Parts: sequence; structure tokens; C-alpha cells
Amino acid sequence: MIIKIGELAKISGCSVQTIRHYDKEQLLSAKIRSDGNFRLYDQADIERLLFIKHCRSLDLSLAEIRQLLSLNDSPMSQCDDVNQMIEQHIEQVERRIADLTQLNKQLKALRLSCNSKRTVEHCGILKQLNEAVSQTN
Amino acid sequence: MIIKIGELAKISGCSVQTIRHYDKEQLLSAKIRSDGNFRLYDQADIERLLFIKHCRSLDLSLAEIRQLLSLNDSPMSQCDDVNQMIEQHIEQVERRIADLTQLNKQLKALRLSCNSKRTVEHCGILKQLNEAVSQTN
DNA sequence: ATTGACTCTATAGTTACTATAGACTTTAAA
DNA sequence: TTTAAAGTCTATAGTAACTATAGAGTCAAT
Repeated sequence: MIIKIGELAKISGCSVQTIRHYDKEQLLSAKIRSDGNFRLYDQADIERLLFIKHCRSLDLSLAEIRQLLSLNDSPMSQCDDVNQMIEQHIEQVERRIADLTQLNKQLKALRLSCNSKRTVEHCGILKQLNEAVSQTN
Repeated sequence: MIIKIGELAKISGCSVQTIRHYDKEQLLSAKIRSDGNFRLYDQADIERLLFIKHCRSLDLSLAEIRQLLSLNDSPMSQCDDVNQMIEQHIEQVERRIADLTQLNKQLKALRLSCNSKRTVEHCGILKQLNEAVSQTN
């Protein structure tokens, strides 16, 4: 079964432009083209794209996915490499969660500092933000 | 006290380019320039930049900060506007935290699926990723 | 007068796309 | 068979918030 980019887009749920983007980025290149230069894909390409999509949903970067795909393509490489990459990725995600949690706390404190209906002149939020500034200074 | 961009950078902890960027983005424009066209800043500018920096540390976008600054500049506006913006921002942050937490769970499950030293051929992680694909399909 | 440090503008690069323009191909109907 | 619509092509610009660079000009001290 050979399909064109539009159908691949439908099947995969990626946009046409995204697929072209992955082509340019060497993640999924259409190995064959039609006489009129249209990209043609087969079953293996569909699976590869779904693999990419799944990895993206795990927030892996295109560079990381490229690495994963190349490991997948060369079966001699060590599983450790994959493990290590995932490990690093987990750390990164956890750091981001910690940052955002901290952030959330501050924002909520900020929200408490102003109970509406006053003009900005006396807005507690802006006051707080300004005070934080002079402390930092 | 009038200072040039380099000193403002030192005082604020922002890079010189970042300050120029804020200038271009109309967040902090140097109202005066030297004869040789150097940006000149005063105390109020320092405070404004620290305000911006503080907002950035709360992950507010430059657009949001611009809005906050203009509210700050026109004291007739309602505190509610500020409140609402912060509220939205909190929601956004909480959504992101939830996403990442979910993500983290999946990544950890993935990590468990391969205990190293095997060739990629039998790597549990890649296997898992591929299986997820065929399920999605 | 010259050196070195600083600053200027303009431009390109980062990430993972999305959107557009203008041209070409394919498919289906008239 | 012609034609029109839908699909596809490449190349380019835009998104966010910067960072980095090039090439030129300015300032402060020697």
C-alpha cells in the first residue's frame, strides 16, 4: 500500500507540513517520489511516523528522537545509551515540574494580595511586584 | 545617577542584549541617548527593569508584562484586570504541571522496561515505544 | 593620537512547528 | 479531451524570548 502525504497526515494525525518538516529534519524521508515529485510512503513509514509522534508526546526533542531512531536502525548499539537518554529526559522534566510548582506557589501568594475593585493605584499585586523589586535591588 | 547599558546589565543581572531586546519590544526604552547615541538610564529605569525581571521569573510573557506595565502607568484602570491576568497565568501553569506529571509517569514506566547491557535489538524501551505505536495504529 | 573597552544597528540562529505564495501534478467530471 | 478542483511541491517568513555575530562607531585613559 503506497500513500501520499495527505493520507499519511490523516492516518497519523500529523499535519502535512509537520511531515514535510520531519522530512527536512531527516527523521522521516520519503524514499520514493512519484513521477511528479510527490512523496510516497509505505507501511514502514507510517509506523516510523507514529513512533515519532509517540516520542513527541513524551516531549522528546527531535534531536533525541533522531538518536533513538538511529539506535533502532543499528542493532549493535547498547541499550544503555537509550536508558541514559531517557534518564536525562526524566531529570529534565522533574526539574521543570519543580520550577513550575515553586512558581505556582508564588503566583497564588500574589493573587491573594489584591482583592479587586480597587484602582490599580492601590492594587496589591502590582504593589507586591514592585516591592519584590526593591528588595532584590 | 545616569548609567550606560553595561552597568545596567551588571546591576540587574540581565545581559546587554536582553536589555536591548526589551528596548526593541517597548518594555524599557532609554528615554535619552548620549551624543554618540549610547543608551542612558536612570534609577527609574533600573526599577522598571527589575520589575520586568521579577515578572519573567514568574514566567509571565513579555506581552503580559507589557500589559502590567501599562496598567501600572495608568492608575485609573481596574485592579481586576491584573487579577484576571494572574488568574489565567496560574491556570496555564497548573495545566502544564499536570501535563508534565503525567509525562513523567510514562517516562518512568518506560525506564523500567529495560535493564541495560542488552543490545538495542532487545531493548525494552524501544520495544515499548514501538508497541505503543502499533496499538495507536 | 592611539589603544582597548564599550556600544551601536542589523542580521542570523535557536525549537518545532505553522502559514503563506506561487507553481506544478493528479484526479474527476464535463 | 479539456478543464477545474484538490492536492502537492519548494522556499520563505513568522512564532517566543532571547543569544550570538559582524562591522562600525564612541568613549576613557595613556
